[in-house]
Order: sequence, then C-alpha cells, then structure tokens
Amino acid sequence: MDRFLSSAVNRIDAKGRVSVPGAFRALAAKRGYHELYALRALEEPALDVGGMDLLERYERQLEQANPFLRTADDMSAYVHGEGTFLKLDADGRITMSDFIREHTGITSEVGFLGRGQFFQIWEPERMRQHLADVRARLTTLRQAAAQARPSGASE
Amino acid sequence: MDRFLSSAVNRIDAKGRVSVPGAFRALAAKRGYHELYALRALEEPALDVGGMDLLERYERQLEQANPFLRTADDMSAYVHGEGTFLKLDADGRITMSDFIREHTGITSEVGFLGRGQFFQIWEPERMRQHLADVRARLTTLRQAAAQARPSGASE
DNA sequence: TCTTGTCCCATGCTATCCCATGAACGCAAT
DNA sequence: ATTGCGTTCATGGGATAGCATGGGACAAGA
Repeated sequence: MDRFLSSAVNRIDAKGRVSVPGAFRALAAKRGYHELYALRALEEPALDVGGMDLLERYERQLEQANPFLRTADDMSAYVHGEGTFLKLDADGRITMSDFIREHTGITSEVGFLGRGQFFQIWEPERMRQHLADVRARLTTLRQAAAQARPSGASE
Repeated sequence: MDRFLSSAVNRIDAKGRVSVPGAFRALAAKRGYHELYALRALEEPALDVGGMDLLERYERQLEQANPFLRTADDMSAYVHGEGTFLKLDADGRITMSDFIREHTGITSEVGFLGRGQFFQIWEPERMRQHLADVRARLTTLRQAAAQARPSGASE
C-alpha cells in the first residue's frame, strides 16, 4: 500500500482539529513526511497535501496555467503564498486554519480524497459533487469511445 | 483455473465481515495478490476488484493522458479517490466499509461475480437483476443474428 | 486577562487476530 | 452404492489493538 487511496469524511472538534485518516498518516510516515505541505489547488476549492515534492508538481501546473508567470521569482512568490504547513499533533490531527477554510469553504467536517501521490482536503459536500462530476465526464468519454468502436470490444 | 469464474453470495457477519469465495481467494493467491484493489465501477453499482496490476494499468493510462486537458485530473481523481484497498484477513474475509456500502447498496449479503481477469462485488438482488438483463440482451442479439442468417444454425 | 494552540489522557467504536463449529465435499476402503 | 474419515470452507465469537473524537491543563501571545 504505497498510494493515497479512497476517501473519508471526519468531523472537526470544538477546537478546530480533525484526524487525518489513519491510512494517510501511515503512508505519510512511511514516506518520511515529517511535515505536511498544503497548497491551494489551482482550479478547485481544495488543498493538495503531501511532502515537499508537491512543490515541483505545483510549479509544473503553474507553467501550464500561466506562461507569463515564468520567472523563478514569480513562481516562488506564488507557490509560497498559496502554501502552508500542516502540523500533525501527537494524535494525528491537524488544525483547520482560516487559510484553509477560506479556500475550501470547510466549516464542520473535512473530506479527505486520495490522489495517489498526494491527497486533497475538501468541504465534504463539494467533494461529493466533484466526484459525481468527474464520474459523469468519464462516462461520457467512455460512451463516445464506444461509439467510435461499435463492436463490444473491451481493449 | 486461471480466471475468476462463476458467482456466489455470502452473508456479512455481525462485525461486517464476508468470506471471499474460496475459488477467488485461491486464484488471488496464485497471482500473488497480497492486497486487493477495488474500484467503484463507473456505470454500475458494483466494485471491480483485482490486484495491484489493475491499479497500475489505470495509472499507465493516466500518464498518457494529455495533462493540458481535464481528463488526466479526472482520471486520477476517479482511480485514486474512488478506489480502495481490501485487506484479506487470515480467514480470507474482507470488511465491508461504508465506502463500499454507499456505492453498492450492500447491507447484509454480498454477491461475488467472476469477470475473468477480475471480479465484482454486488448487492445480491442487483447482481441477479444485472445478470438477467445481460442474458436478455444477449438473447435479443442472438435472435437478430438468426434473422439475418435464416438457416437454423446453432452452436 | 482572555484567547489560541499544544500536550496529554480518556472513551467508545471498529478492525483485526486467533480459535471454534458445523456443513459440504472428495476420496477410498468396505 | 454406502460408510467413514479428512479437508476445505463459510460463519461465529472472544480478546485486543488501532483509530476518531472529546476534554482538561498549561503555556505563549495579544
């Protein structure tokens, strides 16, 4: 088990804390993430969470999204301005700051969504909606592919 | 016997566990699956279950998708967010989590359906209905073919 | 002083390990 | 064929470990 898989919803307690799902915590530990790094996703009301390797990924996305932001300085400002550290406490919980709540709309519960090399933090209802949308787009794609290849051949 | 064949229905015990049919377990072991990967099927209330090679196959497709399109992101969200690991315990049972129950409607019994290279998990009544539907479609197809080819040739 | 964030501990629930039981099946000797 | 034995398999349950959650206490900053 070496990927962030599956999804879960956990509740925020009176002090603003949430448990990170055990499976995600275990994987983060296995990868040697002593600190979690969270970045505001570019096109979604979610945060991408992972180790420092996330920065590279984010920079690549930025290049694609905005070719004018190409200088290292611009990039750095953007990446660091949109990112934050998440400190895991002794019980495996993180505190939901305003920085996170603003971008995601999170209030009382947190949705965790595995994305393979990292995971995301969502407002649960938005996460469900997002997954439904994704599913709908992929279904359409598949049906279009089936049209193009009439006989019931599955790769 | 190197394919997942046939179907079976097993009951969930008070702790939420179900036995994976012996034949499926034997094949999984033969293939070296120490962990099972399950994905919520796109167009059916079922889970596709296989080994890590199933996940890896999807991930390879993912890498080939054009990163400028939303499709790559959608596929990652689907394959990772809608997938999960299933741990077989020492007695060959798996636990039916809410993650599984939500998508399938499973409550007290589980239907296992062999699909060759993988198998599926269904709510039993839905599985029966699905099989009946498939059978009906095939019959229709065959009759249409018989019309086109009048002499009563069968096999 | 009042809030905010940590650290530490308590509790209930769920998952997991390990062992027991009984039914079904196969094999072989009678 | 029938009987009897052993094996596999589905199912049940006790005990335990891990996890999500709640709250007290303390320290630091406003």
